Amino acid sequence: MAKRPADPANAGATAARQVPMRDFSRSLPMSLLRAREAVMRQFRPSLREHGLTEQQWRILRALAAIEAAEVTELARTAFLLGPSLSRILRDLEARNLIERKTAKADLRRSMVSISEKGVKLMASVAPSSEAIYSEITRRYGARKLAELQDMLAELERSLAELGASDEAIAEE
Amino acid sequence: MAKRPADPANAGATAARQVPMRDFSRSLPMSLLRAREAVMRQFRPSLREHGLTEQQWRILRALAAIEAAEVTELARTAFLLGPSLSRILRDLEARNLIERKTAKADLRRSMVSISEKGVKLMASVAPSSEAIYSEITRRYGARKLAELQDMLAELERSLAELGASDEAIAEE
DNA sequence: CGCATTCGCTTAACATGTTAAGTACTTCTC
DNA sequence: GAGAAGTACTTAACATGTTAAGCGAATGCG
Repeated sequence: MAKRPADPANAGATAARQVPMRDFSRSLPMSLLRAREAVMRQFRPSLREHGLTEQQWRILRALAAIEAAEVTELARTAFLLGPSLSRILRDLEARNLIERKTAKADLRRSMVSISEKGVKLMASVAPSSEAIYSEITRRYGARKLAELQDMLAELERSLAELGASDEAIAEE
Repeated sequence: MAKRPADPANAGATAARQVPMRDFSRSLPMSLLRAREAVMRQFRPSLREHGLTEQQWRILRALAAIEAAEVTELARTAFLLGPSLSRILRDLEARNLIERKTAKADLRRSMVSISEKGVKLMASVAPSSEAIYSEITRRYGARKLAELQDMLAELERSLAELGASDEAIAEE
């Protein structure tokens, strides 16, 4: 047990029982985390069977949809940070699932595209992946799912302009 | 089941444009990931200023609310896997933010509690954290936020019974 | 042209996510 | 009451998240 300071105004452990900060399990980040985990738990086994991690799968999907892209663009699409993407691309390239070639106009940029082998791998994973998604949709309800996505999108929008660093350093 | 089996010869990057899987950015895992990131982006700077990571903060909050807990219980509450928690507790203990003592009844178990110093640290972080949460609530709308949480909770429930294990029987 | 600055990407370093294996202790069973 | 089986936690190993620094290639400007 923590011996606690007799200062209730501090919202320390003492106050925690009586005036808990928002119930921990109801905090928005936790709700989102748990929901996402519940969803991903469905997909991971299938991906794993095909030797793919969640992030690798995201990258392949993104590439299949846009044909070819620069690394930065791909990072934005697959929602990965540069360093993570850099590592994963190295591995995917070693496995011949993607191809890279530097742009002629700008030697800093490299264009990434999915390979023949990558396409085949995707084709082998997609059915199971779609089936899982369908089952999720069926259980939760298609309409409700769409509504949820809308609400999540609006949440993003609501927070978009709130500075990414501490306090708005308005950058225009 | 495959709604539309992809023809490898035809499902290359080119075909992907005509028959994309669900628009990537609208997939549920991506929506949840982006929404959560949008939220956490607000909190991270403040936590970082106090030398805490998101997970460490989760643990402290959980401990403050329940006084003392076994490691396994704490893992469930803070939604962390055992190995992650084990490492973090080691670090938090080294920083004297938590205390550990093995239970007398069962020497395998150890009871974890927040320390005096941990309580003070929480007290110094909480105001800013609450302020951020309030701002998020204000922007998004309290009612809408509650509704979102409910929908997320139901999503969890919907998927709860879907096996976390098998699902991959297609192997023979 | 010369050169500081910016840009695109990678590497580095550390913390966590994830799965598997290990360790120490408990309980069950005969 | 000794071994088998289970439990609580930790370690290990690898992949990713996250921030900072590095590097080569453009770009801006004198």
